Amino acid sequence: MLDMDAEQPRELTLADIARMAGVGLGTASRALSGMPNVSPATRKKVLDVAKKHAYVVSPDASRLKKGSTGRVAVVAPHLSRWFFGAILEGIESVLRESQFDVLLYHVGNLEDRTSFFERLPARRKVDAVIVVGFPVEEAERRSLELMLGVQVIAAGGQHEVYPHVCIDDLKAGRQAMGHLLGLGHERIAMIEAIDPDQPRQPSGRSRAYHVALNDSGIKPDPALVVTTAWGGEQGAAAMAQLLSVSELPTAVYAHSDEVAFGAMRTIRDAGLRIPEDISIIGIDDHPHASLLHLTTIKQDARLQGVLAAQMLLGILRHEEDTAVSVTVDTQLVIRRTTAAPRPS
Amino acid sequence: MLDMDAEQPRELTLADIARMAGVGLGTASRALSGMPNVSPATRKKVLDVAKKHAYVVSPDASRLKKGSTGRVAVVAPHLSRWFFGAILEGIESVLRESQFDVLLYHVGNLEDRTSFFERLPARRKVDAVIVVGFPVEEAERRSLELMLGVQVIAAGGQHEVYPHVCIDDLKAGRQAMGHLLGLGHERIAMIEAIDPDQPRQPSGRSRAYHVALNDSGIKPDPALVVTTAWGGEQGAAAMAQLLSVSELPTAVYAHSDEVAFGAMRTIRDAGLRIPEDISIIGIDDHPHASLLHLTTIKQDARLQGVLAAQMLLGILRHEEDTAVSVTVDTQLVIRRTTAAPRPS
DNA sequence: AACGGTACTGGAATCGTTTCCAGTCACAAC
DNA sequence: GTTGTGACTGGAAACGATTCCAGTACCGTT
Repeated sequence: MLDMDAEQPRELTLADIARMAGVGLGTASRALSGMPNVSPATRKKVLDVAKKHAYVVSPDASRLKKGSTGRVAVVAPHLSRWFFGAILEGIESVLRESQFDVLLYHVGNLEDRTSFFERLPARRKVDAVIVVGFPVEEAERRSLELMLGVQVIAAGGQHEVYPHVCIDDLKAGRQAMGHLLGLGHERIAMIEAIDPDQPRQPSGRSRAYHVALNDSGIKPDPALVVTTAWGGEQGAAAMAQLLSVSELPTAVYAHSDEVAFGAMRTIRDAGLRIPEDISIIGIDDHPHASLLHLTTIKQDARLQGVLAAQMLLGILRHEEDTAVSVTVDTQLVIRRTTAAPRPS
Repeated sequence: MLDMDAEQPRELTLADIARMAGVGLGTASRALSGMPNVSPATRKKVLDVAKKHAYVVSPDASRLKKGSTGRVAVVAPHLSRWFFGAILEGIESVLRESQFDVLLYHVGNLEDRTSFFERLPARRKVDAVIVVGFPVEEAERRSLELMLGVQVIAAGGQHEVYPHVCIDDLKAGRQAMGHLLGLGHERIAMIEAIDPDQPRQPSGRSRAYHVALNDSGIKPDPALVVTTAWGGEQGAAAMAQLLSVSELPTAVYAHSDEVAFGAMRTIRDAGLRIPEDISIIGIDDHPHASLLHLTTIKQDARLQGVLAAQMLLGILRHEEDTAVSVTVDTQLVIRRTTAAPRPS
């Protein structure tokens, strides 16, 4: 009886390499992993054989024995939005350079999120978890503790418990409000963005609004604050609501550029001009902000990812001098959507 | 001598569970992995103990024995751009549901890309590779073959060799051109986008331009075609070049919405109106397109990711009826940036 | 020539699973 | 009371690496 199945080519094992190089298993392992106590000649022999057959060690076997996984889980609530993508790019680039693999977990809605923390799909698969852009709740923290020996850090979101890299939201908001107030605006609206799938947190960007108004002795008008989900269309709808108040605002402070983009459409569709009739400012410096001449508070998302990953490496390597709380600066970028209010 | 180190809590092993449940190793394994031939009572006992101690099997050990990794590598040239992020979301959601882990590899520039294909960091770590949004060259294909038994598929980019999910670029381009031609435009410019880090491929979106003009009996003017990198600022610069030709185009066909956004800024900054002086159309239906009232050809990026992942699952499960070439439809979305040319 | 030391080397034991194989047990059939 | 059957079970042998331990060979000393 002929066997019909062609012999499936098999990945080589360390034993194969050792045999072909005419050395023992231990020696082959040491030669390949760069340990001392291998004579140069032997090492070369092993490396040559390995290279010739394009051999690489089986990471799973290696990790089973060694204990550490060489992987990091990155958990993010959005992937298609600039801020998250940029952070992810930053994280990935430094981890890849250090030979870590990135396991991606998207927790878009509440259901995803609950399931992630309940089932912990990354359990026993990673050395660390980087949480991108959302606060981890108390119950979720306890759940994460089941992942023994796993470091947790946060990127792009303030966090009291875990090491983190973020911007100072309060400061960014004050920069924005300061700019508007400095131009002479007094009737300033805020489009407050929240994540509807997440527990309501008092955000620094919102606090900045109230603090700034208060510092300027301006009495806040509740009708000028509308709350909506992040996103352009949401911003547009929120702006429509703002345009329905009896006395229009002369300026709008939006929690993010994308929200501001939407608001800009509504303003212009209503026949009003920017900045002559209404000024508007965002936060982010999204790549499209410059295309729309939007004045904004710039934050470097990629950098936050890079710094977070570097922080993580420092922690994993037990480097004593690793900072565990890094704040990335933000800058006011003045373009053409803000100007002094018209003299009334 | 007291030992100073606190006993580090250890992950439980299957042996621990088996002992605590009072069963043998094999039985515990069978009970946990849902195999038959375990009495209901025994199974319950094991599962209860496992749940009580929050035990999960070590994936690395399990995979070492079983052979399959349960992981898929996703390779993408950009993460912070909408199209790639959306595809990634789609891929991740279906893979996660099927208990696959996603290993993310970002190959931003040529150097990253070369290094990825030379060093194959995903080697022996995944069951499949999904290439997102770029064509794989011949040499790279050969390199991928070193990953024995690994399925390769492509998402969001046409591909002759691997199973793939994509839109029909030629058709999308013709839809765009058809719209402009139908409005009566004859002097149509094209902003052709390419990836400077990648080998020049004749793109369907470009071919559509020439074919459409030819079909309409319009003689193409080489001065009306400019080539640039993808991106808003690049689109803006390209448009500036187009505005410098002696006889202005009455319409612009941009290879993508982001490029169109940039072009729109340039047009308006030059004091021209859209669509009265110049019409413009893009491709993508980027979330911001509606905010800018941009007429465009809509493609569903997330869907492409979903379909690609489903295709991959079908292939991995050896389902006979798995399609290996899926084309996702595109639709013309008319907004306010296109209109008939002014009567001259 | 015996000895100690250095510099390598080979192989066994191990990591935590899965899977296979040889039982064990209860029960029905003869 | 055997015997056969089927349902379950326990434990050994993998999987492919790393690491430890016990050698071996060779060198320079005495």
